[in-house]
Amino acid sequence: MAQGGKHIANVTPPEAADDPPFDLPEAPPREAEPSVSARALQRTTAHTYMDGLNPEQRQAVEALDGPVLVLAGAGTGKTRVLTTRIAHILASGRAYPSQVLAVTFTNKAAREMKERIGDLVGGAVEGMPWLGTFHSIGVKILRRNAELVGLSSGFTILDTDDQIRLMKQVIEAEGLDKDRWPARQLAALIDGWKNRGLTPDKVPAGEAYGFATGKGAHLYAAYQRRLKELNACDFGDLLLESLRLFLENPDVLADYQRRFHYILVDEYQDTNVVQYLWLRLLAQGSPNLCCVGDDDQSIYGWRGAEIDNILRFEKDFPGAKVIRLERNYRSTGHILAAAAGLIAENKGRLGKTLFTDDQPGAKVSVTAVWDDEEEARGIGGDIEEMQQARQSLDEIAILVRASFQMRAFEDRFITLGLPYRVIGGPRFYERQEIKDAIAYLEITANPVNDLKFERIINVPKRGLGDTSVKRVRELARMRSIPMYQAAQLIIETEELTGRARKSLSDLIANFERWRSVISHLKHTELAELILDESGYTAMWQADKSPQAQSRLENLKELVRSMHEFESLQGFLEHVSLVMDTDQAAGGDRVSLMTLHAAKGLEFEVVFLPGWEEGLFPHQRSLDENGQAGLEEERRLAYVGLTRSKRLAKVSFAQNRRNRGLYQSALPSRFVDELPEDHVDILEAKMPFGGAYENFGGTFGNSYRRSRFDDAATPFEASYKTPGWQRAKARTREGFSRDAARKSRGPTTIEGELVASSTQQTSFKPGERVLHQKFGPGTIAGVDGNKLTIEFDEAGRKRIIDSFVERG
DNA sequence: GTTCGCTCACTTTTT
DNA sequence: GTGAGCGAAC
Repeated sequence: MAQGGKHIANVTPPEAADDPPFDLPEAPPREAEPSVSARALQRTTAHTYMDGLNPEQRQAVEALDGPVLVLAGAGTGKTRVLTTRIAHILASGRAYPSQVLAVTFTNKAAREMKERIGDLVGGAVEGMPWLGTFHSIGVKILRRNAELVGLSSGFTILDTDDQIRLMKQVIEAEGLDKDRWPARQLAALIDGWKNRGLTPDKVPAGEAYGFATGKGAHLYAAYQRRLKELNACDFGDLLLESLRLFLENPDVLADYQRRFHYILVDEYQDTNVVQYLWLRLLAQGSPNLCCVGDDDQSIYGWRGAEIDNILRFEKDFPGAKVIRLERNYRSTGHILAAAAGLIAENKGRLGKTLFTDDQPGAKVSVTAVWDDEEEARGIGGDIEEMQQARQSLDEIAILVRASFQMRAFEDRFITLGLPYRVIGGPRFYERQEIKDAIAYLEITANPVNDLKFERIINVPKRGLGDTSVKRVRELARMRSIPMYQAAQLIIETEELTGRARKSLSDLIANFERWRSVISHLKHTELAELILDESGYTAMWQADKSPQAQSRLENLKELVRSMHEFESLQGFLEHVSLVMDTDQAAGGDRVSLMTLHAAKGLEFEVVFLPGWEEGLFPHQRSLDENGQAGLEEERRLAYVGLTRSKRLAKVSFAQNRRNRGLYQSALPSRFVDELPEDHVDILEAKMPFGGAYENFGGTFGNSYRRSRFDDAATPFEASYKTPGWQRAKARTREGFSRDAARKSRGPTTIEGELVASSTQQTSFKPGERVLHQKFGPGTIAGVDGNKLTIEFDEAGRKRIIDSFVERG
């Protein structure tokens, strides 16, 4: 990526001239060094890489010509197929490594693929320059052709923080009230537009109303202008701008089309509109497009993923071959059957039936508990028993719908002294101290990054407040120079007061000194020097808050992680895109994470707590996306169940403390959708025996009373007892039909309500409406059949049109 | 320029 | 109930 700039004039990549003859299987590598393809060829004779594939997998590997959709169910060997297919392409001499485009969503997936191809082909895969995430490939293409989209090849990539800081400035520059129109919201809006491939001029008028009374699109345009001035891109631009590059420069597009003979896409069900358009353009060059995915595991609709992309594949790519991988190598029979029964309730799916030759194993267990605390106690107890039975904790996971659920478990595990790890939380490079440290390093290496400079200009506090910063910024904009340079000028003048002037000139002097030693100091030593001399380390040492210690640890870890890189430059280039560190390490521990974070992982034992209406499926998902939202939630449940190899344990609480408030809850409809033949109803354990008797009467609420009154003790409820039978009946008829219609609107009614951006509503911005739960409000924006409504009481919400009436 | 206290929101999250 | 973020007071 670093040398990208040198390629600007030379759009044609050198390797393109060396395209191997397409139909000669044994196209010889021309280079002297043993290339990946050469090593792959050596392996061909041994045929090791195809060993052990089942017939469908083999078919997916060998179907090299034309469009192919591999529908790979959970645990059916998806990654194996992808990597083997690449190995096969290389080994059969069909293409050079540089002619294969392979895209993933996460760095982790890309890394894994590289490793596994390396294993198959026998060596590291330096020769696969186009295997990476959508974003990293977008950057690569953009850097080579930056001038064509108004950037220069050294453009910086903004992270979310920078993005928001910049948007705040844009909002203020437009003379808008930054409190009434929060930058976060604008960022989300613009992100959404970018995901859908919309440049500022293409934003539909109705949606632009949603922000700052119609100024949404205008702000978007202003923001894009500022980005160009700063020679910067946000994440969305990496794709949208490379799409624009292709559309506006047919010669560049044609060049890449010629280059990529084979295109492979992982997790196709997660692609958004831009990614789809981008792929479709590239695939026009070579029809050898292979998309691997599972429509049943599409759980990222809320961040722009279009499940339609995968559902439409055969229409988009006529003559496409569809291969289903249905043999599951992960879970035992009952778990698989329970998951299959659940997902069968979804309408919008291509349809697959997973099967296994494994044992039926244990049924999925369902447990009703009193509240979230008891749930945590129960699961904690179960885990301790398993631990005594020598079950490795690494193979146990608790998968929750929302992160606030984690708290109860963490509290409990801490009391029990049970080792656990939280996966997914704020990632290493997202932490404040890490971002600050990186900003220091960045400014030292590259003083033109204004947003990074603003980030640390007054961190630690050195008396440079808003007014001083504003002066510097204004001078920078007036002269069209970076703020760092403006700061250098301003300290020579009387612009700033004595104190501010002194500390700014000290800061600049520091940076100058650090920069002067870049070349003769090891980059890790330089980092330590900077963190010390800037007073940054001292700032946290002086901090007496409980997190300060771990922040210092993180800083040490940062320096440690820099050892892997050659130079400061090399390190900085990686952090802008490759923002993850391994979280898995650290001894035998129970894993705690959200269902979303669990996708792609597997565990022997999986606990699935919190299966309650309103939490899972989440109320907001239902409100905002209707039937489509419900189906996505159901897929999430399916993902949860299919993570489990041997034991899946579902539970739901009858009461949950949500936001300080103790509220009664009904079992999730998903509980009842699990096929009974594959489910075991367990009784909750009663660690405090008699104490529980009280709950029935004293603390009972109307729901609970009516459901469990008749049972001798509340927790003997099982499918067999009358109490449970009635509860179930109530859940099905009483709640799902009537109550649902009354209290939540018609979400659950079969299949009519689908959120869609194509379906237009008759509502217009400015109209007054009435919602059953949120009361009266005014429509602020329209997006298909989704309305953004400013409720008089409840604030701003996004709601499907059929949930409100004119009022 | 810093600190205190109030208000607000609170599903999921990668790059 | 809790934490973050912002405005007003020091």
